[in-house]
Amino acid sequence: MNNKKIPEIIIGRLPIYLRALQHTAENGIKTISSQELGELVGISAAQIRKDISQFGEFGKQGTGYSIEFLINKLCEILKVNQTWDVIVVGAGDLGHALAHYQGFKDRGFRVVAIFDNNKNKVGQTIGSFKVEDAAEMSERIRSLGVKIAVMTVPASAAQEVADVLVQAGIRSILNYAPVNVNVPSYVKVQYSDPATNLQKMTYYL
Amino acid sequence: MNNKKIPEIIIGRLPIYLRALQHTAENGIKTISSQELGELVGISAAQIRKDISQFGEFGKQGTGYSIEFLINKLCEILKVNQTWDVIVVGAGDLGHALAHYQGFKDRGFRVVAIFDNNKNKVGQTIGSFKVEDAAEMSERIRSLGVKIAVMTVPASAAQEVADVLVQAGIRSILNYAPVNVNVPSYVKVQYSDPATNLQKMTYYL
DNA sequence: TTTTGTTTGTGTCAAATAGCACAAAAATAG
DNA sequence: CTATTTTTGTGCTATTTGACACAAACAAAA
Repeated sequence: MNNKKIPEIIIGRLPIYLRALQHTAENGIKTISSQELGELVGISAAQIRKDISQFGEFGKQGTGYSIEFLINKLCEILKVNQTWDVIVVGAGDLGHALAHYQGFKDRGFRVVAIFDNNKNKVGQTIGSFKVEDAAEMSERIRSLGVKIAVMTVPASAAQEVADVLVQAGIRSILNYAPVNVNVPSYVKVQYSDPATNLQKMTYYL
Repeated sequence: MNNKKIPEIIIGRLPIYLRALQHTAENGIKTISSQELGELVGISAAQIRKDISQFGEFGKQGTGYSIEFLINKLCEILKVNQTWDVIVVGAGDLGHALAHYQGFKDRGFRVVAIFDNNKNKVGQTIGSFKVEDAAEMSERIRSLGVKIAVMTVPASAAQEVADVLVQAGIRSILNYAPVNVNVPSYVKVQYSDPATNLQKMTYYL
């Protein structure tokens, strides 16, 4: 096991491995080689071995990796061997969709509240919860102890919302708004603007 | 202007620059320096200059870049100086949300159809269009000449759907399904699984 | 037991990416 | 007109990332 800092690019690949492993595990397979995993995720076997070896010697020569063991290790490393509470900010269509997205379950996340500043939306029922007033968001985040937020707000509101989130103790933001936000270095932001994602591909058309 | 192949990592940053520039242009500002743009997007000025210079000498010493000019150039490079038709596959919550996502407008994209294989959903109205039968998807893609698809289908269906899309002529896929898909090298896939995006951040909590 | 085959973990090298720094160009000020 | 300031484009260098290849470990077969 290596104690030096792990590059972010490696951390970013671990969820991909984890996803493929969990999928494979459902088919009752017990072990997997770096070669096989590589074919599943489109990454070279050597790359996968090196990535995994940053955290320990989890494989066995001649056999490969125990899928169950590796899943446990990856969950532990990524801290998803627990369920994280998540809030959604912005009760538009995308916010609605993410608020009752079934894919968070079993992947370590659970949406606990959704907020909007539009008084017409506040109080509306979305699945099992009601849209809460954004004005009370900060207090709610603190009392719930939430560390993760999903932002589905207009670009014009994103920075202001991000500031409130950070102030309230949020440490990870998944941002669907089409704008960069400025946050302290201890807060992570993942950008997921649909239009930007499409624009990354049109160059190749 | 450099004629050698542009690395994908640079292409991936261009939409970020474009987005910030368009936002800045709305405030009536005419020129911007690499320094200023860098602060907006959180990327070093040198990096931005080098990225942009791959495509030509668009700036002017002492002044910076004409925002309007640079926007036009970036749109041209990214081929978003036109509107691309897009289809959405999977009429779940996420499919719904993306089908009438307003953010595609003015960014080079327009959703023209949404498909699902669930007979109960087929025929339902979503915004201005009806959910179409996935069985007719291939034919519709061909007759519409669509090159870009957004997939919001269950993991179990993703590979099968991707195969149909590729067969029908789709060249870019924005994939929200939590699974890797295998496509020929001439087809681009961008992954945007919400849970995976969150898992990339929990390591740092 | 011995041999053959498989697969990991990692040292070494190669390639890709990013940072630095500065000449040259343009703008501005004196 | 000259000096100063600003800012680009880029050559050079450093760092990061990825590929290769192989000894060592283990499994399986003979």
